[in-house]
Amino acid sequence: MFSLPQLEAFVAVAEELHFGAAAERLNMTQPPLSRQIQMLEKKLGTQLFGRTSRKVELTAAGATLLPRARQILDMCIKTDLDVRRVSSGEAGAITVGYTAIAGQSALPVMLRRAAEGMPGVSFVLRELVSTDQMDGLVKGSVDIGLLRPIVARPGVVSRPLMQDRLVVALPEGSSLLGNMAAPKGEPLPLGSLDRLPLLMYSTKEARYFHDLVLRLFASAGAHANITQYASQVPALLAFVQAGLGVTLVPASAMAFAPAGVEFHEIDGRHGIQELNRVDLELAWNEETANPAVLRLLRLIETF
Amino acid sequence: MFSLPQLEAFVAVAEELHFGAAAERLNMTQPPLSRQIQMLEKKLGTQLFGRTSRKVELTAAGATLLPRARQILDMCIKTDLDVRRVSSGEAGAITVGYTAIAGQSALPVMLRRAAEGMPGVSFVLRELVSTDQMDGLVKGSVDIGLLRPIVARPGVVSRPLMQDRLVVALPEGSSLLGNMAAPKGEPLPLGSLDRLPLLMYSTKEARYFHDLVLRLFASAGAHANITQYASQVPALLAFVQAGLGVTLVPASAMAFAPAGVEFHEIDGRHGIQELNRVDLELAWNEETANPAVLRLLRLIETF
DNA sequence: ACTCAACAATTCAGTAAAGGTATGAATGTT
DNA sequence: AACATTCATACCTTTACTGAATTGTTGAGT
Repeated sequence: MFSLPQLEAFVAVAEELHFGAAAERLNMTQPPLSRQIQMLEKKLGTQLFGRTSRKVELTAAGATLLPRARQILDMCIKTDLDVRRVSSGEAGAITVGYTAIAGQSALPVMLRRAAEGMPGVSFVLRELVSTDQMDGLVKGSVDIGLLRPIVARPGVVSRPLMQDRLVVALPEGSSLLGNMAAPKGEPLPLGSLDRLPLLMYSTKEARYFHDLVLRLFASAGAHANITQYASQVPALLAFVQAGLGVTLVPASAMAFAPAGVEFHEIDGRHGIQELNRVDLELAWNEETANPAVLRLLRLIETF
Repeated sequence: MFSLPQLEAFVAVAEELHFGAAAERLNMTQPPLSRQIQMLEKKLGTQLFGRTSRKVELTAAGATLLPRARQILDMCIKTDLDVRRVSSGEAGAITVGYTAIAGQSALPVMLRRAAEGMPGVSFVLRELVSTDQMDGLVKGSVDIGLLRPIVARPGVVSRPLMQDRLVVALPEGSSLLGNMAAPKGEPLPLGSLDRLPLLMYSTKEARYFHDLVLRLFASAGAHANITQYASQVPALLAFVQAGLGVTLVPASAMAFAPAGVEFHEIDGRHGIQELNRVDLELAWNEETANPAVLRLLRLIETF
């Protein structure tokens, strides 16, 4: 196969149609340039120039090679630049894992600011539960995770990003609460949910919420009568909408609740207020080699 | 700038993710391969692989480089093949110069056979009068000429391709001939055209026809009463159609005559038959370096 | 905790390739 | 006919690549 310096030499001679002038342009002397062209011709098995001691002209094969040689050289230069830009973090791609709820709250904010502060960097979005994000962060298939504070795997570090609280979700106008019903929008003590059919987070994919709900119920002295498990907030809200029971969801999930669900703050007395705290964390692999990720982390520090 | 062997080395390592295996695939030993990758990384100013003694993985910069490196290498291979194909005449382009009349007779035949016999070769068509074709053949801007037997310039050689004859073109139903009129389609002695308004080929661009017409008139003892000059047959026929006079055109031009023009063979007695001969030649530059042209010439020899 | 196996990096010597200088050969020009 | 121009060749020096042997490091197994 020919070499890139040979292609450069060829293009220079083809444009100048003069070995001496081409050699000068290439910052070399004429004899080695002649030899390079001869080598190239030998490798391609054909004459590229018709040359006498008075005139140099392209052959048909040379005319075929010229535009292609230019294209190859251009692509090499562009590739060089692209790799440098990616390695400096100026360009690149970041895969973001996020929970369904973060997709409605923290993610859009982060993307908006990143689009301003780091143009040229593109984002690949993957909605994943926290544990799957953690796996992805270890394997490298996820660069940045927006997830719940679950136990971190080795090499993955995180920092708090947002706090939220749980609110009660009820079927609208339901009689589930009986005489303990509260006017729409009023805070509700968790005791009102005692023994009511509770739509619960699954222990595996949504252990963080599962444990938090149980802690809140225990703290309020209420019994959790779990009738159904689901791992995603939208699925739980769909059950509520169907009148199958009540559940607790992050306040930010109210924004995408279906019709037919009403929400109540949780009455914060008796120490419930301190327990009712949902954290969202930003997590990344400590050893990430993606410069765009490092740049994004620095950018996030500023807000 | 990086080199092609470095890109090959990079692609091999990126695909194998193992220096030893990649080295084997490249038919080399592992140490120089490691050095090639190091050189490439140095030239690009960034790590392309994250490597420990147990594991090799692509960095973001490496992942950016991989598809581009493949593309560059593919393009090099394709370029190599294309140049070889052009140099063998298997592919390529041939610029054909042709006169307006040849464009209706010899050219379509030649193109049809060439398309069968030399697929992969494309043709660039340029309608030119014979003298311009001759210039083009010398300069190299025309590879093959379909032209009249004019005086050849040095380096240009030719061979007869087709013979034709001149026929008389008259305005249909004209009274120009007076009592010498012949029934449509009947041969006409040139004497009938004595002193009639004659639409003539220009001396410069169509000297061959100009001289031939004058020879025919002289041989028939008729006086050529030239009233108009033109260099192209279609222009002369338009004048005839307008009733401005008579002219002589190659018989093959009858195929694209406008309505309102009638044709008569020239009466061949008194030695006119031998003079009335229009040659079309195939001409090319003896030193052409275009392999496709050489192949076409060989192909033409066969029919 | 120690040894072993795997694997990339380093060292060193030999060789192939690229560049430079001087010169030759061919072809128009004065 | 002498000269200028220009590409090709010969020869030498420097650079860069290659392979063999070796080292260093890191998981895995006992």
